[in-house]
This record gives sequence, structure tokens and C-alpha cells, in this order.
Amino acid sequence: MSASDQRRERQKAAKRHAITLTAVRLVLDKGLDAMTVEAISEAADISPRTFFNYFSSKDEALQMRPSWSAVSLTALFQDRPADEPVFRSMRVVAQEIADSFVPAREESELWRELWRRHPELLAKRSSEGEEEIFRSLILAVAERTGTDPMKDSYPSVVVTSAFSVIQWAVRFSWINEDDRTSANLIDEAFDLLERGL
Amino acid sequence: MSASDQRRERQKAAKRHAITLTAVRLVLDKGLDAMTVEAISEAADISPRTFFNYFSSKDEALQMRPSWSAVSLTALFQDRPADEPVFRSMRVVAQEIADSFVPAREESELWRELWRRHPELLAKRSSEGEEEIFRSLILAVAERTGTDPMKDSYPSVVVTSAFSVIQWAVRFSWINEDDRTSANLIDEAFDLLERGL
DNA sequence: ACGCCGCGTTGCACTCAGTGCAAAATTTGC
DNA sequence: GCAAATTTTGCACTGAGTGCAACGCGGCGT
Repeated sequence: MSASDQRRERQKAAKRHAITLTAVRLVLDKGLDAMTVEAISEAADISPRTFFNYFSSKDEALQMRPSWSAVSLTALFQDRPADEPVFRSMRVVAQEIADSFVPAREESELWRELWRRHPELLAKRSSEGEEEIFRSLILAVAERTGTDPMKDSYPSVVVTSAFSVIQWAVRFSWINEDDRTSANLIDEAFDLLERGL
Repeated sequence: MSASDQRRERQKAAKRHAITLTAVRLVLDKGLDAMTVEAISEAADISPRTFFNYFSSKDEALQMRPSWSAVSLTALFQDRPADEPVFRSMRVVAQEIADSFVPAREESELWRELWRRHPELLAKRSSEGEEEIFRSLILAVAERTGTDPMKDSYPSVVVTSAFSVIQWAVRFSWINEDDRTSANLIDEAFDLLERGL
């Protein structure tokens, strides 16, 4: 039961991933307009109805599944030494997020081309669980600094600005030809924010 | 023609605004789920088809029309003295945006209640012309500092982090009971960013 | 071997958003 | 009051997304 349950999970994840790749190829092949649920389903050899067993919306099929969650990111932050400066700890979180946008090697070109042609897709991503991540991280920062996030702006400002530059760095590095990686860009941006604008 | 054209514009804007108010009241009354295009149209006494002559999507009816554009905001920035520090100029832009989220006095309670119950709507807003605003402002900043925005991160970091805290400030001030206005919060946040995190 | 069970897949019918087109209604200029 | 321009509307259609019930299939006990 546990063994076969896990196997099922793996199979399900694999199939989901296969559908995603099919969808990406379809978009690169025929364009975004041609990407109907029907077309994806046919290409992936499943029924349209089954598509929605794997994705709750059409767009979801074009997004990479994040390897982290609000919980794991917050844990990452909280596991840092308590006396480390808050903003230093945020860098660790930032790099973790940036890494999650690096696809497997064989797929790298596929995604790069998709994002180059349709940069909106790289933006759309975030807003999903973002709300919860923000709340959770802001609370964690407030706890570290011993302040009340409803009174002190610092935790909110740190988290929101950090995430905004993370998003910028990821987009920039994937859309443009540039020898700087998103990790590099995040470092540059964090340096600027740390020393003040 | 110029005279009556302008009148038409005003009438159209007024009608659009009336529909928006109808939609907001409908949501407060019956909930988001009940807000179908058909329901809005009926309440506003127009045909469903006409609804789409005024709005290109259902959600658009629940958003306040910004009083600015990429062009006007960039002009605002560029009209600042050339020797003023960039970040100082950004405050002006920030306050302009914050002001645009203050509804007319009689409608204030309506919007506040809507945003309190459905904070997503306050977030959804931005992404519309955001892309263009960012590009335009980043270029303006780069011009002021005499740098290449593809090489120097500074302009991008300033603009993206500024906008992220603007968004936070607006949301925070409208959702929570707090005696600080969004202008106050933006000042606090900009102080933090200016001196460094 | 038989039948039962659990689970993923599928078909079907339905609601609703959104669009193109052409006809009808209304407003405007003269 | 008439003709042109503009706005409103009906209609038909595509496509997303959902609930439900049926179907297929592998495992499991007897």
C-alpha cells in the first residue's frame, strides 16, 4: 500500500511532466493560440477530460512545478543562525528559488525558447502560492527581529522587495542572452538593496 | 465633432463607471461566484454583449481605472530636476500611483469593503500595463544615471523594488484598519530602502 | 476461476467567458 | 425630418472548466 502508493505518485508526476513537455512543444510548434486543451490532449494521447485531472487550468500545463513551498522556504529561513542578519538569510532563500527555475539539462533549451518567445509565462507563474509565502516569511522575519509586522514595515519591505528582484533576476537571465546567471543577478541586486538605493 | 466627440467620451466613461459600481455592489451583495456577466448586465440594464463593449474581460469591471499611464509616469519622473537623486524622484512617482487608488469620497466605503473581502482583486490590478511601465521607467532611470540597463542592475532594481513596496503599501493600507495612509507607508518603506536593508 | 473493490480514465451534458458579424436602435449633423 | 455615424443588441460559435456516472483494469480474497 505504501509502496504501491508511492509508485502511483511517481507515475502520476511522470505523466504530468510528460503532458507539460507535450504542451511546451506544441506551443513552440504551433504558437500559443493553437494550444487548446483539445490539441494538448490529442498530442499527449489522453482525453480532454483527463487533462483536467492533472491540471486545474490550461495555463498550469506550461509552468514548472516549484520544488519548494511556503513551508519549506520559511523553514530554510528559520534554520539560519539566529544572529545572522536578516537580509543575509534572505539571500539563501533567494538562491533556493532561483535554482528551482533551472530545468533539467535536456529540457533547458526547450524552456528557454518558450520563455524567450512568451515572457508572460515566466511572470504568470509566481502569483500562485505567493500570498501564503509572503505571509509566512514576513512572520518569520518579524519573529527574528522581534517586531510586530503590523506596526513595523521592515519585515514586509524586506520580503516584498526581495521577491521582486528575485523575479526580475530570473526573468532577465532567462530571456536575455547574458553570461550572468540568475544567481549572479540576485547577488548584484541584493548588494544594492543591502547598501541602500 | 470635437465637442460632441468629447461628450461621447465622457458619456462612455460615465457609463463604464456606472457598470463598475453595479458590479461591485453585486459582488458585495451576492458574492464573487454570483458575479456572472449575465448578472452584471441585468443589474446594469444592458445586454451581455454590450458589457464586452466596455470591458474586455469580466474582471476588468472590478478594477479602478488608473489615472496614469506608462507615458505620464515616465514624464513625471523625467520632469524632476536632473540633479535630484534617482530614488528621491521615485518617491514622487510612487505617491502619484498611491493617490490613484483613492476612490471618490462617496465610493470609498464601497471599495474598501470590496478589497477587504476580496484582497486578490487589489493584487490582480497591477499586472496589466505593468510591463510597459517598468520598461519605460527603467530606461528613464538609466538615462538619468547614464548607464546601460542591460549591464547595470541599478535601474531595474530601483524600479522593481519601488513598485513592489508601492503595491504592498496600497494593499496594506486598504485591507487593514490602520491610521497610516498608503502615502505614509510608502514613505516608511522608501526610507528603509534608501538607507539599506 | 470467480467476483468484488479501488482507482484512473473517459464520455456527456452543462455553465459561463469571450468574439465576430450583421441587423436594429439611437444619436448626431445638417 | 433625413441621412450618416455610432452604439446596442441578438445570434451563433469556440473554448475553458466542472460534476456525474459509467467503464476498464489490476489486485485481492475465497
